[in-house]
Parts: sequence; structure tokens; C-alpha cells
Amino acid sequence: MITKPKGCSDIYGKEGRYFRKVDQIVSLMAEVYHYDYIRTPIFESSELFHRGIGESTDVVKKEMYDFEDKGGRKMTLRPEGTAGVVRSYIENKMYGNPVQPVKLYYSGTMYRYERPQSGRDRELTQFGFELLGTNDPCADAEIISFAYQVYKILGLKSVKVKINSLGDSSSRLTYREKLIHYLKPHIDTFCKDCQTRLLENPLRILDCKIDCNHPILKEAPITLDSLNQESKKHFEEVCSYLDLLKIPYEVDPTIVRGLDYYNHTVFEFVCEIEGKNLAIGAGGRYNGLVSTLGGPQTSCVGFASGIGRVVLAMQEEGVEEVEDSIDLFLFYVNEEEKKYAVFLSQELRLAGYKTEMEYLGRSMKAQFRQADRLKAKFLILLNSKDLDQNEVKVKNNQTKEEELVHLDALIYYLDEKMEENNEEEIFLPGKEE
RNA sequence: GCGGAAUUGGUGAAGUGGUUAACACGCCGGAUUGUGGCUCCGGUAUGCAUGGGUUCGAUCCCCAUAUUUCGCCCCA
Repeated sequence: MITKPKGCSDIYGKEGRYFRKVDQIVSLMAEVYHYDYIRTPIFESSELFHRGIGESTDVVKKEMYDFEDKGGRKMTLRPEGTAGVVRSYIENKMYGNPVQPVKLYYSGTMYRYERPQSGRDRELTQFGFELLGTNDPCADAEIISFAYQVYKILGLKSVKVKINSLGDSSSRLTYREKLIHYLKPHIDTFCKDCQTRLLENPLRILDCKIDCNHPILKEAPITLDSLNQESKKHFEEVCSYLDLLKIPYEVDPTIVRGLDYYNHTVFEFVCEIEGKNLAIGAGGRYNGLVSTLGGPQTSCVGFASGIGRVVLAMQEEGVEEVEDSIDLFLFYVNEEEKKYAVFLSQELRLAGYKTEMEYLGRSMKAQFRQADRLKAKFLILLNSKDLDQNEVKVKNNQTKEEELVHLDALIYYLDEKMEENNEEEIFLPGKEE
């Protein structure tokens, strides 16, 4: 048997309906926030990611999906969405658009070459937004609010926003040195991983799972104290805009983001999944990336979210399933009736009814079972004798009432009955919040 | 890149070094010869991930590979 590639998954059925719902809400919200859709290649030249993400990071060194095409060009399956969007922004000279800033959203698959584990596949689907061409703190706040509202509308109640500021690149460097200097004398008392992290990735020590309660860390310098005047002001303004928008947030100095291109505002959206606090989305400001990739100095802020994790969170929180049901199921037994079934199914579908019919020539009993399985609201029973009179039997599958209806009046009849049916549904007890 | 655990029909799974691999659900058919969801009866696997090895004999023991899953590093 041919199996799917390692670390990939087939998304269909119930899970597929959740995925589709996320995409629908994202594109709906993108319209009102006025973010334009962008679709960039799924692979790009490797250099884009190497330069954008930072040559020395583990991500680039061992976790990218690199390959050579037949022309010997080095290519990489995109590990994230921002680099491609920024490349397109520069290549298409969007910085010259009459409408500024440029606001874009995307949704698509990303790839990482690593050992799969819980919540981390090699192929994953992400959506994201980018706001390019402004350094105004209200842009940071807009991105955060946009993301927050998407989650809310999807029905997630426990999402928390955590924000922090790394400052500009010089504050970032000073902070790093300050932290190393502070931790160095005590490093023997930390776990093995943290000891290697000290020089490689000191900021990560702050959210180490083992040492996060280490007494030395309580007094450790935090990024916010190393900010220069300007960075500090930027962060304060972001916070005050968030207050204005009534977005509940929490300042968390341990939010550090791994990629080189972040500066100033960084944030994460956290949800509780299976008892663990997991990030379902994250982002931040990246004022340096456009120029690093060869464009003009451009201030940007963006956000991305893994749909797989969002769906997990929705299921965890019991967000109501998008129900898969149909309006009509057409029954038939003989060939003449089958022709009517085929013909009528087209007519009814064009009239807007979700219609199914028997395909396998099964017994009446099996057709009833099938109709129930599909949660059909009405059953249409085609019987040669009735058809001779141009009539069909329509059975309400909830009340079991059955009526003979003339073919010419069928759609009119269904319109009326469906409406009654829907009204009843609305007044079902226990449905309201 | 490193480590642990797993892999038996459509599904959930039991099980054993020795001719026919439990049980349940599902599915299909029949009783009810074209109105069901209950009941009863019957049917339902190129058979135990793949490739090697040990053995008279392997689904079972050993090795390798693949995939799944859980961790580590790292996190987009």
C-alpha cells in the first residue's frame, strides 16, 4: 500500500469541515478589516529563507525542506508565510502602490523537515496577515485585534494574548549581553540544555520547561528594561491602543520568538489544549526584513496561526460541530424510477436543495438507513404508480408524515415545508446560549 | 539530528511457535417478495506493516526498513 509521506496528514470529514470553517471566517474577517488575498509559491529559492530567517538558527540549519530542481537550483518548501509575502512585496514594488499601507492575508501549507510529534507535522496549514509600510503602534494593535476577533468568532473562549517588546535591534543586542552576563555565574545550577543555551540562545532559558521556576530567573533582567526611549514609547502606545480596543492582554517578558527578523512588539495567542498551554498563533513587528531582502526600509507587522492547532482548540473547547446533513434523499427501485431520480436530483439541486439519491441499487431498507445516516430532512419516494400520475411521495423524516405531491408543485411544496421545518428548529429548547 | 512505545479485516480489538485467527460494531442480504431505524437468521480478510533471518514449522522469537505515536533539541 502506498502511504502518505511521513508527518503529513489527510484532512477530511469532520476535521475537514472545521478547517473549512476556519478558512471561511478568516476570509470573511479579512474583508472587513480590508486585507487583500495573496497567494505565493509553495517553494521559493532557498536563499530567501536563509537570509530572512537567519543563517545560524536551527530552523535553517536542520529543519528546512530543501531540494534541488532539475536545473540545479536550490529550492526550499516554504517554512512560513512571511518571507514569501515580503519577497512578493519587493518584487512587485508594492511599496509604490498608491494605497498605503499594504495589507495582505494568506492561507496555505507550510513545511518543516523534522521528526513529527504531538501537534507538529511536516506539512501544516497556516493563515496569516501582514501589514506592510507603517510603524504606527496602532498597526500593531490592529493586527492583534484582527487575530483576536478571528479566534473569538470561531468560538474560542480561552484564548489569551501575551505580548512583549524586544525593542529595536540595538536594544536586543544589549539585552542579550546583559542576560548572559547575569546568568553566567549561576549557570552550573541550571539544566544541561540551558547550559548549552547560554551562548547559543540565551533568551530561551527564560521559558525553559525545567528551569522556569529557578530562583535566579526571578531577578533576571527583562527585555522591557533594556528598551531605549523610542522603543519604550512604541510599546506603551501599542498597549494603550489595545486597552482602547478592549483586547485583554498580558505582558509576558518570556515571549521571545525565535526568528531573527522580529523587533519591537512580539505576541502569542495561547490556548489550553489537553492540559497544556499551546500557542495557536503568533507574530510581531519586523521592521528590518524588507531591507534585509533587498527592498527599501519598510516597517511591517504580521501574524500567523496554525490551523491544525486552532481546530484542536475548537474541538477541545467543544465548539459546535459544523453539521453535515442534507435536505432530500431520493428513493427508487426500478430503472424507470431511477431516471426520475437522476433527473429530479439535478432540478432540486439547482433549486438550492442539498440533495442525495441512491446510487447502489440497494433494498428499500438499506436506502432508509442511508437516508438516516445522511440526516436527510425529507425523503422523496419515487414509485412507478405515482409517477404515472406525475406525483411523488414526500415524507418528512422527523414527523414521518407523508404526502403525494404533483411534480409541478414539488419545489413550491418543499419551499413551504422547509420553512416550517426551520421555524420549528429555532424554537427547540436548549438551543439558546 | 537523538531517544521510548506501537503496527492483527471497513472499525474497535482478543490471541497463539503447530492443521479452520475470538468477540463486538459496521456493512450487505433475507425473514417483512417496494416504507426503515427493534428483533432474529445468513453473508462479509489476496489474513496478523514490509523485507530478511532463526526453526521441521513464524502472526508470535531476532534483525533491518517503513509508518504511527510520545518525548528531547528547536520552534516558523
